[in-house]
Parts: sequence; C-alpha cells; structure tokens
Amino acid sequence: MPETLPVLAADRRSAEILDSIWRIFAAKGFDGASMQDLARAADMSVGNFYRYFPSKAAIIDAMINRDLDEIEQNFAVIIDSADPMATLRDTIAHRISTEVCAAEGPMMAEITAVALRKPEIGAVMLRMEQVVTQYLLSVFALATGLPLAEVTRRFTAHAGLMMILIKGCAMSPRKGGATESDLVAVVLRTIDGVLAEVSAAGLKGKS
Amino acid sequence: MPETLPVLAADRRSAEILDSIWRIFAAKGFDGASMQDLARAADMSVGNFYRYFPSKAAIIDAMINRDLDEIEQNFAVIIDSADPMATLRDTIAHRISTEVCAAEGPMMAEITAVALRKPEIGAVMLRMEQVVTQYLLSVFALATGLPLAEVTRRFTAHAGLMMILIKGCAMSPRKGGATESDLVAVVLRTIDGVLAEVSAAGLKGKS
DNA sequence: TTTCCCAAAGTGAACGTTCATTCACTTGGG
DNA sequence: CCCAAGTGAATGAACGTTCACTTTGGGAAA
Repeated sequence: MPETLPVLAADRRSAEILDSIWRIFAAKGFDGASMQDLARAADMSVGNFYRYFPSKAAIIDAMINRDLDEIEQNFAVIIDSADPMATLRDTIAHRISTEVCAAEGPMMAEITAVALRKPEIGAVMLRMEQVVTQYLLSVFALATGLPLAEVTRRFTAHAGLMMILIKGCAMSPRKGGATESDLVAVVLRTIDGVLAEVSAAGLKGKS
Repeated sequence: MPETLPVLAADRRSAEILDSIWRIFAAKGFDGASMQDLARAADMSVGNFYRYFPSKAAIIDAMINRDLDEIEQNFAVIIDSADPMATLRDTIAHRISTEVCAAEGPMMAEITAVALRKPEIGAVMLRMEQVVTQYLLSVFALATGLPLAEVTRRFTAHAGLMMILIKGCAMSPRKGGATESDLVAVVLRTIDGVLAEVSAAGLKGKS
C-alpha cells in the first residue's frame, strides 16, 4: 500500500486543519483572515500551511465538501430509517435549533457571500445544493412511493424552499446571541406544511 | 440658512458616493474592497473620501440606513393604499422577482455576513429588521382591524418568516445568473399562505 | 465692479504596517 | 540515506491612514 495510505493521511491532516481554522474564518471572514492567522491557528508555519491549502479558495472548497460529507452521512441515516420522512423532519428540527444555528450561521453567511461574489466558489456551492436537493427528492420518493422522475418534476422547488428556510434561520440576526424561539417554531411549522404537501401527493397517488 | 443647507448638501454628496461605490462593495466584499478602490470608484482622492466616510463600518452603516429609507417609502405607499395587504403582497412579489434578487443579492449576503461577524454592524442590522417588523405588523393591524398589541403578540414571528423568505430568495445560489422561477413561485405561494393566515385572524375576530 | 478673503472641497505623496507567496533550510521516521 | 513534513526569514506589493498642500466659490470690503 504505497499510495492509498499517504493520501489518506494527508486528507486526514487537511481535515484536522479545517477543524482548527474554521473559527478563525468565521470570526474574520474570507478576506479578513490572513494566511498567517490561519497557519497560527493550525499550529504550523506559514510555509507548511501552503502545502495543504495553496489558496483561500481551496480552503472554502474543502470546507464546502466537508459539510457535504456530513450531510451525506445524515441522509444515509435518514434513508435507512424506518420512517424517512419523520427522521428527515427531526434532523431538520435539530439543524434549525437555536444553538446549532448560532454555531454555523456566521460561517454559512460568509460562504454564501463569497459564493455570490466569486463564480468559482459559486459553482462549488451550487453543486452542493444540487446534491442536497437530490437527497431530499430521494426521501420524498421513498416516502410517497412515487417514481423519482415525477417527484423531481413536482417537488424540486419544494426542496429549494426548505433549504432557504434552513439557511434563513442560521443567518438571521440574533438578539442577544440567539434566534427567537418563536421564529424557529413558525419556520418549523412551515417546513411541516411542505412535508405534509409532499406526503399528501403520495397518498393521493396510492388511493 | 447658514446651517441646514450645507448639511443637506453633504448628505446628498454622501448618497451620490454610495451610489457609485456599492457595486465595488458587492463585487469585492467588505474586506476585499480597499479604500483606494472605493475612492477611485467615487471619482475622488483618497484623502477626500475619508472626509465622508472615516471607516468601512461607517459605509455599511450608511448603506443599511439607505436601504431603510427606501423601505420606509415603500411602506408609506403600502399603508396609504386602498388595500394595504394586497399592495404589500405585490411589493414583495416584485422584490422576490428574479432580476431584483440578482441585483441586490450579493450586497445583502455581504452585509448579512458582516453583521454576524461584527457586533457593531449586527446591532445596526438588527435595528433595521425590527423597524421592518414594526411596519409589517402595522399593515397586519390595518388589514385585520385588530389592535397593534394583539397583532404584535400573535404575528411577530410571521413577519420574521416573511423576511427570511425574502432574504433567502435574494441570496440563493444562481444557476446561470438567475434564481429558478419555480422556486420564486413556491416562495411567493408560501408568503401568500402567511398573509392569508393573518387575514383569517381578522375575519374571525370580526364575525 | 473689482478685489480680497476664508472656509469648505479636494489632492496625492508619504509612512508604517501587514499581506501573500516563496525558498533555502532543518527535522525525523523508515 | 532519503523523502516527506515542517520551518521562518525574506521580499515586494498593497493596504489604511495621515497631512501639508492646492483649488474653488460665494460673499464682504473697497
């Protein structure tokens, strides 16, 4: 094994680095964080840091793919569960929750802003959203029993709406550190409405 | 008139400057745009630019208050109209529209990111959202005939949801330059649902 | 009318700092 | 002994900010 192991080790190291620098990125922003800041946060010299991430864009790219990996794991659990639709709802409810939003909001906002500014990053983020959309549609298809093509045709926009709501919760301004729980409740109720609409299409199709 | 006129002139000049630099800010971001970039875009020397905006935070502050002025004018039209609820809906529909979102999205995303990162800017943005919320609640009160206190208690979160949807539309990633019209349609339908819920409370209260 | 004056508007070179990026070098495990 | 991992000083460009200076225009004095 002269090839796969070193590559895996380097990837693991990259993941460790992302762990240590993400708070710096969230606190100072894409342009505000200097390479020396990031290297110091990762406990290494500037020169060595460049061996892992040759540019800032590469860091954001890696962070997005990192989030994507985590999301894929979440969806694996959802799809394998007994009631995928209910598990999806619970997962979203957790992601919407005040604490999770406060932790991930600044980073999401930063990446969103950069994605709209730099086309290269925008492409990466668009691909990520498309993957998430595919997963959501898979769950919809599983829950309704409808063919994926029909679900895609009818509910792609519904999936997009759900993502907007989730992102919106994370990025809404905080009064004293937390999004108001009332707002979270209403958003969750709206998501429940969307999911109910999808489920209803399944029942109608079956009857 | 030795005082009021000069002040107004300076404010007008500041507004002109904001007009010329906002595209630079949207394209390069808060930290990415240098003072020399901004001064050049405003067609003036660096030193003179500092006379109008002594810091970047002052620029964002001015931009937010600028947006707020525009929004207040919109709401003045809405509240004075024959059917405030319907006019509100049309105004939102226009703001959600693909072209408007593509134009304002990057700037909104940038400000949102900065607001979550710098508490001083976060405070300004929070105040802005609170003002907008107040206006929305005023329209709700006007349309339902319910007292403002009750409307505030029952529908503040609804107003927050509407703002999340509007921001979400502006900041969603674009495939080939525009948000998909399907998504816009679903979002608008959701907003219609929220407005209908509010209106229903008014009918119930009256019957 | 002409002259003069002064405050406001505007200039841009200069300063010290910080940045991204490079590279000759050292370290350590196999 | 070799190669990947790691170092950090060095470099030149770009940054924010300042400041001594010039230009402009609208009255007051002549």
